[in-house]
Amino acid sequence: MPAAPAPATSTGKPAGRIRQKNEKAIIAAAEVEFARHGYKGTSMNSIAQAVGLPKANLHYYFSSKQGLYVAVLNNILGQWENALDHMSVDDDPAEALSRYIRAKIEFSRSQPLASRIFAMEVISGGQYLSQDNKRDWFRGRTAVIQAWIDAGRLAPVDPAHLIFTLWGATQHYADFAGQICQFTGKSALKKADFDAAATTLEQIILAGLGLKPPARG
Amino acid sequence: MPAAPAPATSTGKPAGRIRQKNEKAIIAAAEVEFARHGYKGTSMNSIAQAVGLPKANLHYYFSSKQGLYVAVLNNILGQWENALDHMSVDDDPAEALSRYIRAKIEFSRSQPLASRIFAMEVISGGQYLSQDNKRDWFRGRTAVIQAWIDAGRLAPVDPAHLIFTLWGATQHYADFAGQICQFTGKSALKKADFDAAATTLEQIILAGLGLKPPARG
DNA sequence: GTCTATACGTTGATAGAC
DNA sequence: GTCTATCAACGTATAGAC
Repeated sequence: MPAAPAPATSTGKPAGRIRQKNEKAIIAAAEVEFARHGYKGTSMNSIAQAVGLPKANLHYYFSSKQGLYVAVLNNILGQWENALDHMSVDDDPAEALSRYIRAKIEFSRSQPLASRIFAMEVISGGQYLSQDNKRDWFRGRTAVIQAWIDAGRLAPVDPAHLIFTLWGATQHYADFAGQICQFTGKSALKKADFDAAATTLEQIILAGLGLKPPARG
Repeated sequence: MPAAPAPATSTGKPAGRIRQKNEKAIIAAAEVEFARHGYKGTSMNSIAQAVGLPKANLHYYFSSKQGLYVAVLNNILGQWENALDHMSVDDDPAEALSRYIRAKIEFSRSQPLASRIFAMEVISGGQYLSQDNKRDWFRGRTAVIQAWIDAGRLAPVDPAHLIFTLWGATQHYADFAGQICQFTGKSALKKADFDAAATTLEQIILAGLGLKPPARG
């Protein structure tokens, strides 16, 4: 009886210990470089130097620069799905929206590189993002909000634009952190700054939708 | 008595009719290319082809690729200052904020390329943006909002984060237009979509700040 | 699996005739 | 002012010894 096949990696090749470790290290280094210089602006050479390997090794683990970039993008999307989006019709609107805002701001704080790569990719046309079932996912979100409105639990607003408002406002703290620092004179945004952002945004959005803020522990 | 010197151009050279016309055409073509492919991803060759000139001519009018890029950025910033930011303490808060939201959304609609170039530049570190007196400008904006709050004309929120919320939410409709289209299944955002966005955002923000929407003609 | 050397294309920029 | 021809540098990717 043959052994079960090893789990496939992003390159489709079987995953030994060494391969797994090196792929992870390369993706991590690539994420930093892509976030700072964009896809075109990043060279395989700079990634190789950052991870401490000859650049030929990168081509051994990832067939091409584009393949490595797509692996980085998929890695980001995986983190996204784990961290967000657990709103359901049965939830209390105020509490669910508050949780969403805080989770998204926390993501901007803890994973700013991921947010920036994703932003640049979308701005550049998103040709490397698989669109899969994104539309269904979006329809599900708007349906939840619309159900709240229909039940009189939320002021009547356009659900799609509410989502885009939340998205844009929270994403801003990752993508434009540099500009925010310049404007406010800070050298870097700290946890307290993100907490203040979440609190202000929660305050405005909830009041704007006719909701009272949930009790918090 | 000597004639008045010709107005200086972005290259610092005197401006003849031909030069003025060609520089304008080159900047316009460069804006399209930079918005789609980023700074590094854009080649002088592609800009030259788009504007219908040999690429050597681009180097005749702009000393370098970087010089052309900075000229494009400055051109964008000029448009920005003309279109926005006329809030004053004497204004009615609801009306001033409503005007700001609609002007910013309208800018996302009419000048999406400018918004995208600016966004990518900020995400990439903003090394080509002169920071000038940006901090003073920002302090002025927050001061106006704080004055409204102190006078009891606005719910007490953090002025800085209110500005960032407005910024992020409105900018989103330019930078992430592609993603919005994918999610909503539209092929392109039309004026009605931007109007709906502005209306929803105005509704949420004003209610969120304890304001009633101003009468509109 | 690892690494050196190298092939080959593209890029930004310039020289110099017109 | 305009344009063709060209250069040097850097990019991705691969060949092949270890």
